[in-house]
Parts: sequence; structure tokens; C-alpha cells
Amino acid sequence: MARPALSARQQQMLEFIREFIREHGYPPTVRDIAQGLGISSTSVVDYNLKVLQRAGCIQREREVSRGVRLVDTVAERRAVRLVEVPVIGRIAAGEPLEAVADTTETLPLPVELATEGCYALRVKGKSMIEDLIDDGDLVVVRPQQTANNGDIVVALLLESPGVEGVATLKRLYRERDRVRLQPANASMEPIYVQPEQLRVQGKVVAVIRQLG
Amino acid sequence: MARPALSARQQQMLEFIREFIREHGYPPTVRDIAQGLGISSTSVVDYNLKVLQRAGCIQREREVSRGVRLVDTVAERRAVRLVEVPVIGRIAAGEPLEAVADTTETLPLPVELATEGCYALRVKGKSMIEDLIDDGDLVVVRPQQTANNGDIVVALLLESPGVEGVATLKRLYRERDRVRLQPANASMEPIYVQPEQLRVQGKVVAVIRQLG
DNA sequence: ATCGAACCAGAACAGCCGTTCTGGGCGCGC
DNA sequence: GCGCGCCCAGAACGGCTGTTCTGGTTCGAT
Repeated sequence: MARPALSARQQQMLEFIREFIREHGYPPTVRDIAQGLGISSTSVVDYNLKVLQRAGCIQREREVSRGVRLVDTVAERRAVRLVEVPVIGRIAAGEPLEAVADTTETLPLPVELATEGCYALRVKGKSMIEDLIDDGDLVVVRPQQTANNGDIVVALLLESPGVEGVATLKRLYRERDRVRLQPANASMEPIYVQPEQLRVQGKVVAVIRQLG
Repeated sequence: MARPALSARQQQMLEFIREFIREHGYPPTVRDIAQGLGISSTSVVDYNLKVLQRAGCIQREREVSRGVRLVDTVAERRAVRLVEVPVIGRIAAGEPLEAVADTTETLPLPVELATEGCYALRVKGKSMIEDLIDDGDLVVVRPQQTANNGDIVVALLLESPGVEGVATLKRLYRERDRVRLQPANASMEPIYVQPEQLRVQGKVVAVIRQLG
């Protein structure tokens, strides 16, 4: 990165550019930099920018206003792909899903953990404890209408057609003429429902737990 | 956001700005937009930018070149604070920590999950299964030399002073004159060591599991 | 038909901006 | 001393850029 080590002035300049972009959303002009660093000539800035450019710290577009960018943000833009995952409520074994309406907390996660459209739920209770999902854990859910046998899903139980039912977190197993919703807790019994009583809302694709 | 619904032209313009910033690292000029959208007058761009501004989709700095920014990236810059967490190896109950040298995978996480300086390890084996940490889970470790009773820590066992020992993932309990390193697996016995044999490397602050 | 709103073209202005040129000061090795 | 690298000041050139003004078209409501 820094071949002959950057001078104090150049590091200062790099830091100023970084801060300027973060604050304004666009890069500084040569004169912005000059003013910000107490330099009275644009040629000085240009001189040091050229040094930084040769050192590989920044990229510049010739003859373009504000045509300076930091290489690490260039790399960041390429590498980091984030998905904003909203935490939309709490889910328990049998109780209705508590939607957290206004306090829409949102969690940025890398695409390795969550794809576009995912949402997160905080788990209430220990119904999935044997699947290593604890009370208070965060489950990331990918919305989908179908699921494979054994998937951990968010399922909506319809008491009667047309009536909104309760959402629950369970493992799903299709059996001969019914569907078994299996909690992961020896003290809890599975629920058996008719396929038409069930609507799969999504599948748990990740579990996140925070400790003390 | 969109009070009277944006016209096709305005949505097109918004998309162009977003793409331009992603590609160049700085916002477009009025003339960049005009050219990119096949508009032959800067006044048209200015007109529509003003509409977008009133709609709250963008912010503009008056009399500043490239002084346009998207509000969602503004919000993103405020809200999202990311920490790059390197995944530096695999850890098991008793075996030495496998450092993954070159394939330095790195995971961007929000500050809610990891603070600066943290690193991540992939868990090998089921020694912490009763603490709901499974084989293959990712643990986020905050480096620290001390730990409280009951904390899950990455501990370095020194066979003899000066010799690098093995790293292990355990719960730590200080007893009268020794330290108990307790696995969370009924089939495994705790390890007792002298305090001077032990060096706490860090504490597990989060657990991340990916499913299917 | 008439009016206003929405959208556009072209041109011009004043200031902004990157670039370049000339020249100076300072420290270091020879 | 002398030259060289490094950093700086000031000024000027020419293109870039946001803004504004005038005027036009289209379309729907009145």
C-alpha cells in the first residue's frame, strides 16, 4: 500500500477525504481539501493527490470535478453486499406472532447470511431448544411457500378458512395425509394439521445469538 | 416517500443516479444525467431533480457540483456501522486451533453483533452442544485477557511456560486454587488447570449458524 | 376553446474546478 | 557550494457545472 510511507500531510489528506465523503456523500474538490487542511494553494493539493495516486491509495478521474475516490471504498463496494433485514417481531411455539410495528429495528447482514427479502424474528420460549435455538435468539427467515421435510419453518395455522391464525416456529414433516409440526423440545407434543390448514410463511436460514 | 407517485422519467432518473454512484464512487452532474438519459437540456434534469427533492427521494446541495445524494444512502451511512470480522480459523474442544492463513474469509457484521477487533472462529465438534453451539457454527470472539465466571471463552492452555499450547472453547469457572474449563457436553469431562497455565484469549459474544 | 400543469429544448451567465506554470523555501548528501 | 527531492504559494487558463430565462408541446379538466 504505502511504498515509501506516506508523509504526515498525505495521511492527513487521506483522512480528510474519507471523512468528507462520509459526511457529504460525495468526494471533496481540490479546493475543499485545501481549505479543510489550511492549504492556500490548489497546486499543493494536486501535488499530494498525485503522490497518493501513485501510492495506490486513491483513484482519480482526470478533468472531472470531485473525481477522487478511495480505493478501499472501491473494494468495499465490490466485496460487501449487504441486505437490510428488518426485525419484525417475536415468535413463540403456539402464541400468535407479536408484530413489532413501529420499533422496526433493522439489521444489516451480509448476503452470506441473508438474501434479499428476508426478515428476522426474535424467538420467545424454548420450544426449539433441542434444535439449538434458544429463547432470545434471532432467526433469519427467507419467505417461501413451500418447504422440505425437516426444514425449520415459520408456519401459519388457519383455524378455519379465511381466519388469520397463529404463527409458529416448528420443524415440518409431511406425513401420509397430514402435516406434522414438530417442536424441538421433549416436553412438547407435535401438532398435526391438514395440509389446507397450513400456510408456510418461510424457512429459517440462519440463527443468531448474542451473549452477555 | 412518493406522494403523487413518481413519473417514469423520475424513477428512471433515480435509478440512473444510484447506478452512477455505484459505478463511479461520486454522484453525477446534471449533464451526466442528461446524457445518460438522452435528455438534451440541463434544465429538464434540474426540473425533475427538484421534483425528486420535493418528494424526499434525494438531497441537493445548492451551487455544488455533483451535490446530489440519495436519501437512502444517507440513512444507510448514519444507521449502518459495520465491522469487518475476519474468520481466522477453526476451533475444537481439545485440538489445536487450526489457523486458516490465506483464505482469510471476512464477514461484515453490524456493531450490534461485533465490536472493533473481534474475530470469528468456526466450531469443530459438539463439545459445546449443551450451550447450543453446534458443529459448524461461527462464534464471534471479542479479545480480552480476563473473563467472568461462566463466560464462554477461547482459552490457551500452556503445557509449560513459554511453550505455545492448544486453544480450546470452554466455559470458564474460577475455583479455589484452580480453574475449571467446562465443556457443555455430558460425555466430556472438565479440564482443571492452574491459573498460570491458562491464558484467556477472548470471550464469545455471538453465535451464528447457517441452515440449509 | 381555454387554461393550467407537467414536461421539455436551447441558450446564456457566473461561478466552480482541475490543471499547469513560475517561483520559493528547506533539508540532505556530495 | 551545489544539486536534488520534497513541499508549498500564487496566479491564470479553459473547460465544467448549477442555475435561470424564454419559449414550446402535450394532455386533461373546465
